[in-house]
Amino acid sequence: MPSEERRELVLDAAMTVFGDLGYAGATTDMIARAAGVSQPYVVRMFGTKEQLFLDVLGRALDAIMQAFRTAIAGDPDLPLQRRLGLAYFELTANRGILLCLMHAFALGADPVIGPAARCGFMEVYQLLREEGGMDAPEASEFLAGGMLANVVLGVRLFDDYDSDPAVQELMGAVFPEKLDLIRRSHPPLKAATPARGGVSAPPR
Amino acid sequence: MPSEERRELVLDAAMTVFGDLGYAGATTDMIARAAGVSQPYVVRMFGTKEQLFLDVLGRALDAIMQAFRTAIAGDPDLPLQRRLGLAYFELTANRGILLCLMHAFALGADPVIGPAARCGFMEVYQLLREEGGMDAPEASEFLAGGMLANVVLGVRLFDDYDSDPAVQELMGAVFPEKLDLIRRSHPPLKAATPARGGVSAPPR
DNA sequence: GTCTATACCAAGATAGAC
DNA sequence: GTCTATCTTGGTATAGAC
Repeated sequence: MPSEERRELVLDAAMTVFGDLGYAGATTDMIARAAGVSQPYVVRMFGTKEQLFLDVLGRALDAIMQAFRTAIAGDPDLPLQRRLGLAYFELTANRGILLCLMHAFALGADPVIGPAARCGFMEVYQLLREEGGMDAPEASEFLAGGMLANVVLGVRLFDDYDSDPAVQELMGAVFPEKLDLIRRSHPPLKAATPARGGVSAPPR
Repeated sequence: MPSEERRELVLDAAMTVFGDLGYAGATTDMIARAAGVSQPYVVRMFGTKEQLFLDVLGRALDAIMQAFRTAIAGDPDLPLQRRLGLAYFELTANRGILLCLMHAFALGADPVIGPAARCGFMEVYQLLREEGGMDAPEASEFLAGGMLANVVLGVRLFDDYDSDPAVQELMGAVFPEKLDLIRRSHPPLKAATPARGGVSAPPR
């Protein structure tokens, strides 16, 4: 089987694992396992874990930009905000895309990931402004909705969907008319979530 | 000096370091250094790094909830959205608060941090809904703006403020009338950010 | 192109002195 | 209450065989 395909497989696996655990939390070994290859092979392919993350970030950004461009060129009978919203929603089917972006966006202080994340974030903004023809308030409002969607995804709110009416209400506001779809692609990991704990006591 | 004070010092340091590097990226040694104590002492105080992060998360949530409650009870001549927006903006002065929340919100898959993050997120939503008297669309719109502000903070957009007019425009939309203030409290780390790199080549 | 074996280092946690 | 020293694990990266 072609090695180019292998590479794509590893990138897919990396996107999922990085998405769930973050850059530092993920290990090259988990990624290798998820892709069905050996750990040294994944670092062989990408040089370093950091470079692998940068490649994953680039791929996530490409996915968003392409989805938005397609939406902008799409059916002119729908308003642009609506078309872009739908395109964003579809990205949601692969939560790795959005979650890796969120992790990158939270790492602005990193000397190498930070600049890449800033640059990618602004690329998306510019796309909305220039190719999408939005003005600044429109673009930032659209981005804001997207960031909230990312957080809802990242925090795994669906895990509490059944047990908490407030979650149902909020998710209904964030993903209007799309609830059934999004729940199908993100099955809960475990049962209900307990209360957040109080302050820890020193041991002994 | 009282050990309770020491504990606060360590929590402050942890909030900053976790905010910049994330849960997994931060080390207890960095936190200890930042607080001016020894590494074993910080794990002694909190039991585990994980528990320390949970405590920091709880403290960040408390800060937000208290700020919102104060805003809700504040000057009734200003509209509620405005009061809450100002309160949120003031939280920005300590970026650790918001950044730790973002990191936690991106770790929903974690078996112990995930539930705490979900619970905290919903607490904030419920506060807006019940004590703030917002309806679901209002609350989610407000949250969306907050999440975008978090991302702008996390990705360190101010670092490129001088060199990129688009950054100025976007930040003007996200923090209206507050730009000078926010730039003062978040001085750039380094120079300009280069383009994001292409695909990495295998070595050798 | 892909693996096994392994070197090497960093980080969380423990023991125990003061 | 706080430190120094250290144990132990686990994770990235390299060497080198197939």
